[in-house]
Amino acid sequence: MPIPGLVKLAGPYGLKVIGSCLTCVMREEGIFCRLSPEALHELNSIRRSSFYPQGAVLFVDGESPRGLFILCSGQAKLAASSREGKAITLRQAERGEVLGLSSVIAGEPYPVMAETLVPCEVNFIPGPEFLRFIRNHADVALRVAEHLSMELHKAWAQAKLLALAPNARAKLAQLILAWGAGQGKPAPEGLRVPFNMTREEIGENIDATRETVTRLLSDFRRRGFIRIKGGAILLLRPDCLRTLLEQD
Amino acid sequence: MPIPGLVKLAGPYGLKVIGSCLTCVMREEGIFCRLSPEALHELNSIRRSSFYPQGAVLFVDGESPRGLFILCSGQAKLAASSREGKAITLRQAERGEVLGLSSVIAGEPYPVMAETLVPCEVNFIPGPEFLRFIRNHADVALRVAEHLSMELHKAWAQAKLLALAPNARAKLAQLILAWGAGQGKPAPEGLRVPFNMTREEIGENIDATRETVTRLLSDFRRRGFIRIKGGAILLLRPDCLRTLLEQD
DNA sequence: GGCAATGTGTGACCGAGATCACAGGGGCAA
DNA sequence: TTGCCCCTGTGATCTCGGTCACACATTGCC
Repeated sequence: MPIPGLVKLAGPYGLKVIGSCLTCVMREEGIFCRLSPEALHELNSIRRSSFYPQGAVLFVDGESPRGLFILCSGQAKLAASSREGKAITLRQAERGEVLGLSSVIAGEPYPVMAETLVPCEVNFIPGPEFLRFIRNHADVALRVAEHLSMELHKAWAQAKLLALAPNARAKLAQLILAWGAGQGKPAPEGLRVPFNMTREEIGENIDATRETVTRLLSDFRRRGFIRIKGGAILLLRPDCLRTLLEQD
Repeated sequence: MPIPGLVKLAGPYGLKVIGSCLTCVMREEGIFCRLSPEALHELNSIRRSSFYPQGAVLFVDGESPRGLFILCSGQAKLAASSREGKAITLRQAERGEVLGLSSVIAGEPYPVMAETLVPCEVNFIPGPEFLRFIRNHADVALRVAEHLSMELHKAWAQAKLLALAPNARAKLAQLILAWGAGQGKPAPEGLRVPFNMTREEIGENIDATRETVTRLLSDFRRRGFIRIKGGAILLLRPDCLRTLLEQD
């Protein structure tokens, strides 16, 4: 039986539990984390913490907006799919980001679906309570606007990636370079990026099939631009990848 | 010589001048129009009205965010282009919408460029003044969040249109249906939609070339789905267009 | 009038990438 | 071990739509 008030250290799926917004280590990074003490207290009181395994669906396309989801730890993707089964991922969300925010604000159905990519700790906030919260705290509304601006810019970046790139090779190069810029760590031979997506998932990011992703990655490897070794991808020649972005 | 305080009725480019937020006929529709009287007064004092001809560029991709532009009348497009000259329009903005808002909020360069499609009356608000304004008026921040949510949903819809449609035919059908839903007026034979884009501009909306747009429109016309007569397009069989969305 | 600029229609060709088919190969549980 | 499932690699083929080329219409301007 859990002792009330005591924060457990090991949660489901082997996650380290964060538990409270007040003691969260993420407080520097997350958009909703840097708030005034009162706002943070109120936020902490209306949030409901839960844990999801990999592959859990937080909400689906077309569902009316129950509320929003704060990704305290883990990763998730926002995706859409056509009726014929073609799927595309519109954005990857990292910890600290908020999912479903725009739908709650606009009062419209979620336009995309959200799915966890790894085990995640998620805080759920019901829509009506969040709207009440935001109306009471002017600083929160501005934070919300900032987060939505970031989301909008990422959405446009994705649309530009999809439509403006001359071919699939450029799209894949750009994706890999973005990984490098985002989470790459310097290594003796180049940038090292953790890498655990399947070719199919990569394809859903750049609107290409599994087979072409396979062929292009082999091509990059053959040309010495990258090296792939279980769980990580090594960017040996980011400069060469960059030249692929524009040339046909 | 203009008489001070007297609102002119005919402006440049044959536009009817709106002139003041307080007397604007748009006050029902625009996001920034339904505000408290004090907020509206302050907004009216920091805005600067100007008029642009067709094809004027309000800001370009990569420019640091001087401020935001309220589209009082007219239409504009948000577009991006690659260095090789390929262009794509990401969104059409109608009167009442705000351009550049997300960049001012986020303090990041405009990620797209904005260009007027017809002569427009535009209110410019410098970024710093707008940020001061928004911090003083909690209700405005919420409006901003609502507008950004709308923009985000439209951006995702555009990305889905581009990536999920099985072919160019489906993309064009979807675009035409969207026109019909947005600004179509019932006519004896079907929905009548004003239509003054070139095939090339249509192509930039659906990521296709001028030639394929020509071929597809001819195809739709031959099959009796639409009729095109100078300045308007008549949707004769929207149901048939809808069947094209999914089938290959 | 001529003439340039711009938008449109159409055919011929071709190439990137989707699709289909099949062969490994690694992890995992029974 | 066997079997199953999922991921991966690779060849053969097909097809949509891009590219090129050219004819024609319309408009506006000198």
